Amino acid sequence: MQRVTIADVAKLAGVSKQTVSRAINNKGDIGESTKERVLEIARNLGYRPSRFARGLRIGESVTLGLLLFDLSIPYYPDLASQILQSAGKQGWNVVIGDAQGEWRRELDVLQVLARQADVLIGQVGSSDTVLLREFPGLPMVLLDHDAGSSGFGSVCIDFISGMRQAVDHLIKIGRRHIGIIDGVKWDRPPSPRRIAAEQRLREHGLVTGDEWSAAASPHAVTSGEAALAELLTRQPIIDGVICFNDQLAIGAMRELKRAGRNVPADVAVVGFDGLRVGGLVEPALTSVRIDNRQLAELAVRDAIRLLTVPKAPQKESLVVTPKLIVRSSA
Amino acid sequence: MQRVTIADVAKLAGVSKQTVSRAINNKGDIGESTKERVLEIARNLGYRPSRFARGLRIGESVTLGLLLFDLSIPYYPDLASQILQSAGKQGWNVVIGDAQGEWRRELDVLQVLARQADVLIGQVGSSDTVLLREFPGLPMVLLDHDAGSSGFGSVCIDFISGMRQAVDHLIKIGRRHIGIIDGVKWDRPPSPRRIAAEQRLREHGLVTGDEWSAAASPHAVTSGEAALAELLTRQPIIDGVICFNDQLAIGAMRELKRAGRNVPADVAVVGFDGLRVGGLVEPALTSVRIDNRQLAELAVRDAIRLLTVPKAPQKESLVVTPKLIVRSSA
DNA sequence: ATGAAAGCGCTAACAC
DNA sequence: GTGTTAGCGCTTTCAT
Repeated sequence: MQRVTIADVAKLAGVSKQTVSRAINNKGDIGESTKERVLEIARNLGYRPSRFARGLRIGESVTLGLLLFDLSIPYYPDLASQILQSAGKQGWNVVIGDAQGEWRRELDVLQVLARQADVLIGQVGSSDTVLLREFPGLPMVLLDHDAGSSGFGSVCIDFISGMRQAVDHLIKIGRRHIGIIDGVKWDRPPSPRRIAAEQRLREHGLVTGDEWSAAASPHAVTSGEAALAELLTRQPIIDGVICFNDQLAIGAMRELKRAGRNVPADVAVVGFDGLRVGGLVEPALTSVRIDNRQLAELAVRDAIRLLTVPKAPQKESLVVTPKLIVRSSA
Repeated sequence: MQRVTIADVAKLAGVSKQTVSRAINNKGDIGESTKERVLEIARNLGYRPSRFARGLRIGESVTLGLLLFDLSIPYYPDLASQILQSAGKQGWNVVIGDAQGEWRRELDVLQVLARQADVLIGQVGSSDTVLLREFPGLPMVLLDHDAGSSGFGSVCIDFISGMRQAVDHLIKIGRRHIGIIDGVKWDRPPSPRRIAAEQRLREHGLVTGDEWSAAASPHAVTSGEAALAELLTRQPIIDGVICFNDQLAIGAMRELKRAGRNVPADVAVVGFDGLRVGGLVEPALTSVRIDNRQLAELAVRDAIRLLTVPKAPQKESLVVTPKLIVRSSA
């Protein structure tokens, strides 16, 4: 790819490489006419400076690798946007890797990012054992990862608090028969979100368990619809639903309406994430909003720490506390 | 940032740089025990190979710079996702620059990207004159840009066809009083979308012009609401609205409902872009869908051309034809 | 199995 | 204003 070098331009222009460099970079100490001529020749040759050589020389510039599960899923663009912004404030470049919605692609994508970036941030599915083995020494900030921080940076989301707010809201508007639609990654284990919600429900003396919940693939509205249908069959009495995220919540609302239930009068729905799209559906979706701006700030700050203090000293884990936004209730 | 080098590791391990290199890169011709020891030391030192030095040596690897106007606007994530995918197929890395919704940031962002990338793709607001001056020799593929291709790559969207489909649909379902909500960048000029729509409306013998259109800031639902209110005041008889994009269309629908009009029975709304969110609102939004997958494929292919044939030979402009998707009508 | 030397393309420092 | 020298950190010969 990188064929024509500064030397080629210099030779053709009959000047030294240094002069070409000056022309290209708009430095001083160069005659206007020489500059023009050199630039002209460079243009003709299709010369582009090698960013590697330049980077090697200059030596500055941090590149952040951002791993996303799927940019086409509504949650990630906002996260990415905020990370881009926070990283930009540091003058960092950002390379993005997208697993395109398939966890099995994750390691490949990480492999690519690892070669390009100085530090990584991402919502990573792999265990820290795997990460440690595959990417020894690579500074990484894990978002919402259950790993005991083994030298990794980490920012977590306080699901306990988030779900407490969700449950309390439903209780407050008089709901007593509350179902859960959980989003599950590889099928089996209940998510931390579900666990947190159930815990709070029990604190209110309500019944929880498999009879009151349905599992769904987390990123499809349709699977939210299916999950709600399932829930409705098992517990027709239901008057409130807490969902793993907004996608599923929107699906649940759709299915409820299709089933002739009034939302939120008959059945109130609460989502999680606080996506903007929740404000556009009918009725507007109440949700527990994750502050991605704050998440991004913390993640980047932690990335800075990893870069600054390679021998990670230890740290208290960073936590983002989501906040309920009531867009429509009762 | 890049402090500890291969030489440091070598010295501390009492071996040569090459041996370290072999260990790091899992090459053969190295004793198992040496390898372990070297890796251990590298880990302790927090050594990370310089991607610049490596890149300079290896010399492969293409990096694509993607300029986005605003990743937090619903249109761009899908575009970005598709570009990421197309670029990934070529084994390219992608750095993303985001202007965060401000055109005036564009040049700065481009400046950053230009130093990182071998070729750029983006929906660029600046004129080709400016681009040529600021980034001489940088291969760029402009999306939906009105520039006479001055050596730039380019992929356009066929608004004529798209708006023909939109207008014809409204006509077909019996609408004869059709307004336009236009999205405008810096205020003044009617967008190509509006022009295309008006042209087709006139071909159907309908009245067009400023009396039948309202301008809105393109990326805010609320400005769609305001624009519709304005339209409704001027033309209460209105029974169809064509919008610059889906955001504005969703705003228009909201305002129509608020004004007591039935959508689509009283007033039918057509959007542009074909965002997925259009399928979630009530009623589902009929829209002219841009195939971002195809757009991305063409853009990347054109980027390849620019990289392969530096002296751009000439080209027919690449065009994506959007397609009407009727999600709810009459 | 390991080391020495060369050089990728560029720019900072210093001559001239 | 322009050229020369040196070297960024790495990998690729080629010796040993």
